[in-house]
Amino acid sequence: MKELLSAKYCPDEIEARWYEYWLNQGLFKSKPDNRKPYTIVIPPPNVTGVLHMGHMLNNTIQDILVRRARMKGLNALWVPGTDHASIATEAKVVNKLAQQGIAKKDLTREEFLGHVWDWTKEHGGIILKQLRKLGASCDWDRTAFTMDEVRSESVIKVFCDLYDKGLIYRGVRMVNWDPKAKTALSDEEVIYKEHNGKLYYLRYKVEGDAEGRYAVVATTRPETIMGDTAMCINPNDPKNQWLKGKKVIVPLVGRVIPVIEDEYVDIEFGTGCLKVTPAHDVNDYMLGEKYGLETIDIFNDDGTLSEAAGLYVGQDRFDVRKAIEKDLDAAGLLEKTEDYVNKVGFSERTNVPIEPKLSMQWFLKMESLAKPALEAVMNDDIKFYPAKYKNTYKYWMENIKDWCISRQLWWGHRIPAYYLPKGGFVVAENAEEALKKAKAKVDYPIEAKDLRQDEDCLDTWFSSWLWPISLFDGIRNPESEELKYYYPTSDLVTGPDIIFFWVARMIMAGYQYQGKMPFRNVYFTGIVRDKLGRKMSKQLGNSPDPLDLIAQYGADGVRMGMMLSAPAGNDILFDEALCEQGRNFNNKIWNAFRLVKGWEIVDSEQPETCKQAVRWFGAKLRATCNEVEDLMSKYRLSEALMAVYKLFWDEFSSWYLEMIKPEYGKPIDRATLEATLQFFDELLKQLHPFMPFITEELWQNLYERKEGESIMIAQIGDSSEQAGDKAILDEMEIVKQVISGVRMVRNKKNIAPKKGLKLSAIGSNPVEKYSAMISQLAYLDEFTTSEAKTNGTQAFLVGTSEFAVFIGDLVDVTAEIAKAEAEIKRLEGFIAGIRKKLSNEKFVANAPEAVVALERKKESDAQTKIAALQESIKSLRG
RNA sequence: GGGUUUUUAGCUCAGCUGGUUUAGAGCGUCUGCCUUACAAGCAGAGGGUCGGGGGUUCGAAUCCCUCAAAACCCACCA
Repeated sequence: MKELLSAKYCPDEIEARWYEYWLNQGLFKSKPDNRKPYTIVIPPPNVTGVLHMGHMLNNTIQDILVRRARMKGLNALWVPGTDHASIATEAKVVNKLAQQGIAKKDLTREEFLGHVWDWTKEHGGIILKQLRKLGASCDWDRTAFTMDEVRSESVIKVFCDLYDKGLIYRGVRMVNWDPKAKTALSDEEVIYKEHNGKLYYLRYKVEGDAEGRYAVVATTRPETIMGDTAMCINPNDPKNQWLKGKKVIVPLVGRVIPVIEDEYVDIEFGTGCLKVTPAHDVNDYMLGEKYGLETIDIFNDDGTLSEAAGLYVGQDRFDVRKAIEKDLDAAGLLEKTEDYVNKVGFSERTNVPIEPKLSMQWFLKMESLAKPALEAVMNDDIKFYPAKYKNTYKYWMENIKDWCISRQLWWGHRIPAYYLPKGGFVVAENAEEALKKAKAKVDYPIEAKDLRQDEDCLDTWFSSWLWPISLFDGIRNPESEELKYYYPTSDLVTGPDIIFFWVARMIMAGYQYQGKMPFRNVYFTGIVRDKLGRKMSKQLGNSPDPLDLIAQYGADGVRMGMMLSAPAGNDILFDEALCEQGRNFNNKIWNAFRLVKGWEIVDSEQPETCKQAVRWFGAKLRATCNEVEDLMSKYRLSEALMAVYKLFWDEFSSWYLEMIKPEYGKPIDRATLEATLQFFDELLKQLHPFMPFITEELWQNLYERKEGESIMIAQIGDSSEQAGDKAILDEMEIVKQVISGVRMVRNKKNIAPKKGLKLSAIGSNPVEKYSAMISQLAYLDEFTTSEAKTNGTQAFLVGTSEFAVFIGDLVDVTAEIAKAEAEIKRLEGFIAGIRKKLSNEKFVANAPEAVVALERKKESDAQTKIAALQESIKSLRG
């Protein structure tokens, strides 16, 4: 035996070394050639983010797909990059500056952006570095950023183009206002959560009512009464008929407002009276428009009360809610309060309650964009895995609303609209162009300094929706060779939570700007949860640090841990035990390698057993490779991994290697060793996409390799079924069962594993030609065929064939008889069931012949077994 | 309030258009083994009647209805 490697696989040094090698050899790089392309664009993580378990899952999947594509002869490209994430990043920097005592409002736009760029350069790309630890095979030379030059220019160009097409407009609308970030948000950025609040019943005095009566209004937001400009009742509400045509007085405020009538009001809710605050509620706004009501905006941008409120000016909206409750109560204007659960919208980014607010924003008309994008998915030009998300997608696309694309932020792509000194604006790609357009538009002299660019930025997703095109510079340069080659991309791997934010919009942009889909398949991953099913979160502290996990189990171990329980679209319940399983598997592979490479070679004739084993494992390998290919084509990655796992561990290690293993210290014949090395080579290739590092390490040491060679670019071979594969696979299953049968007898009777035994096939021996192999693996001294069983044997059945092990007086006659009788009873019940079926004329008449024939075979097999068992009982009683 | 999905061994899941021996896998469990590749291992075993009920059918985990539980998505109910 040659020198031994360590009995355990140690990943750390190996992983770093091979990743370096792959980089140095340029193996992640791709450029267009005459091969078929395979392309993935990364869902760009936040530029200042750090790796979490969701990224691990998502990027492991992408890496598996891209590595396998590479090994199948495709020109595989995985493009990495990061997203500027305007709200999140700006919020982080604002906080950081605040800690240093710097307020954003005291900085100029340029100064502030200087701080954000510094922050971005300092923290940016950490996450991409972390991805390398995972083994991600991205073409790093192509690393892009949504705010780099190419992407920025693309965004502006698209904005101008859509504006010119009349798809972008500016207008005052009710938008979702984030008072912390002080910006508008799109509907998708609002998360509704249950909120335990109160329902306040407020008294609105009826003007001029002789009896001094009140109209009572139920509201969850008493602090908005300063903005009330009407009260609304349902004209069909019998209990409020008396209010028709009246005016009421807003409590505390004293403003007189009309009572209007609209069927929108729910008669059953509260008192049937609704306060109308057009500036601060979407529905009230709708009523306001309909009845021409005044709008009073009582809030400042930060959620404090404005001068317009008249009362509580400068106080925060939630403080005011408490204060006004007290004051109303003191004034006798609060009838009662009730506990009440309602849904409140929260900002996705800052997690503060959003405030519906009227403001001037930019919008993109979506209807025409949505049409081709909806069709593409519904007719499966673009396939979703799992397909259930087609429904979700369809519903959203059919009810799509215009997209609010402006954000009151500085960090992002500044809206290329330039306001003219005397009103109006022009939209242009840059200031120069803007000036030209402005000069053409107005009849007064105008200079560059007279133009004022819009202060706002574009929604981050307005850059990400172009990602599959802009990565290949296809917006600025639609004829780009790169674009033509790599676009449409192949697979997109992302979470279902951003199906509207991102996936749907990329599809729309794809058809708008390329007339083609951006990707052919979308694989939706699940959410990574802990093993109790809870979402991983910082608050709960239940999210492991991915880099710690890698340090502990190795990248390959963690990748496998993630993949073992990650069917597409299902949430994955992450358990470190799975990483442990992954690590153990690495170790198994490692040790199999140690065994195989430890043998000395001799040029002797190949033993029959080895010939048979090689023949069989070749067939098994081909069959499993085909199975894996099938599973991969259906994106059933965890099942594909499991198939290879079992192939390596059970079939290759536990069966094949035991079959060919020479006695301790003895050499192996050349033919067998060479076949085994080739099997190992193929196994490593099948495993490589899942576990890139260990497979490279072992592949490099399996044979002499030249500098520059790598398993990464080794090609997965042909695994077409060969003549006779099926037969030998079937035969070997019987062989295995015979061996297991003998081992079971040993176990039951406490016979040492290597104590020689005598086995005899009763009647005939279906596996006679494998006698040597069976004898070797079952440690038999003798394997014969005999007419009938003799005393002192323990029998077992494989199919309908019976085998008997000689164990002398170890036989427990009573127990054996009882066992045989129980089995006979079971079989009799089984036969009874079959006979019932077979005697049913309708069954025989209707069921396909094959099914009927099968039932007959079951019946006769069971009878054969019963006969054998009865024979056994007889001989036991002897 | 709508919509989608899920409910199969202790756990996590397969089981596609109903019919290859009264259901499979991995992990865990139990038993026996430190057998010179691997105790992060080897050999073997036990374990569910397919959420409940009803129906269709010669035949259902698989189709239909219903009830129950859970998850997610969408929606302006103050």
